[in-house]
Amino acid sequence: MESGRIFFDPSYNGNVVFLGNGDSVYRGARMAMNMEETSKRRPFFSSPEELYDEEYYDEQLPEKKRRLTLEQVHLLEKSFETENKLEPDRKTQLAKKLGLQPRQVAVWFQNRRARWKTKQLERDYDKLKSSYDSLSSSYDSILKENEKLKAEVFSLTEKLQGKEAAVEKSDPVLVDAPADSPAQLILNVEDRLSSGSDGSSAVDDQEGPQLVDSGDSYFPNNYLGCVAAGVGGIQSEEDDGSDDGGSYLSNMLVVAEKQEEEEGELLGWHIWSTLDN
DNA sequence: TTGTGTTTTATTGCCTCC
DNA sequence: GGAGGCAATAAAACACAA
Repeated sequence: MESGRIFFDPSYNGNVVFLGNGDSVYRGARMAMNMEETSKRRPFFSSPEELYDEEYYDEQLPEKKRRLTLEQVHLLEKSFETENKLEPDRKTQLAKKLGLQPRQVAVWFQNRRARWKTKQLERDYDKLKSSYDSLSSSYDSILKENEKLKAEVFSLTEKLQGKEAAVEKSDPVLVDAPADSPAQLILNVEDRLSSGSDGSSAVDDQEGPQLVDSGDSYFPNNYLGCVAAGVGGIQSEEDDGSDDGGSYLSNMLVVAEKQEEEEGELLGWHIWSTLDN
């Protein structure tokens, strides 16, 4: 506390008021003048009427910090709910009504705003945290789903490669096909399917006719290239009997089908990029 | 009763606005 | 330059466990 000119102001709750170097007249520190007198302190939560009791102040001064009564706080709270800023008129009226100094009312509002701000920060923090937790958990489940799909693609790819080897062994025509042309492999299979060749073929038995259509190839060249290069397992999804109903891969095929009509060029890329992610 | 943590009241210094 | 708001802080009052 800084030093300054001390005087007694009976209207200020009987406190000693200090005229210091503050920004305004009542911006001073209260001084505890004679601590012995504090033993005669007035009880807390005294009524506003008591606060105006001059006889009381004559005997009890100086005072220490004093809490407001429940009624005073209640009224201040109600006023704060209406408007948390205090215009001069309202401040004066409230002060009169409560038997307080306008400065006390202003200070109460200031402290109340600070408390409100703290609570608000806590609320905001809680909101952000629960939002983060929720996002974090969906992110985790998406990651898991991604891993699962990758594993699925891997196993289907392996199966397809096994079938390719089987077809090569049983069909000499395919042996003559260029080794770097997996698309040719599938086209040959398609031919076999459409010509009604022996139904003992593994492909014929298990591949869904909805994907390897009879007649002209279902797949555009680029798409076939992609499939033969490793994603062809799409067809084999049903091999496992795993019926995820409307599965990710099946849905993709629907998308692919639509896109094929529009621009076959992009199809392969689409499938690849979707699977890769 | 006492030590300790929390809440409330009040002050101080700085800043912005008019 | 005065008035008022805000952040930081002090200090009294209060709550509560040991």
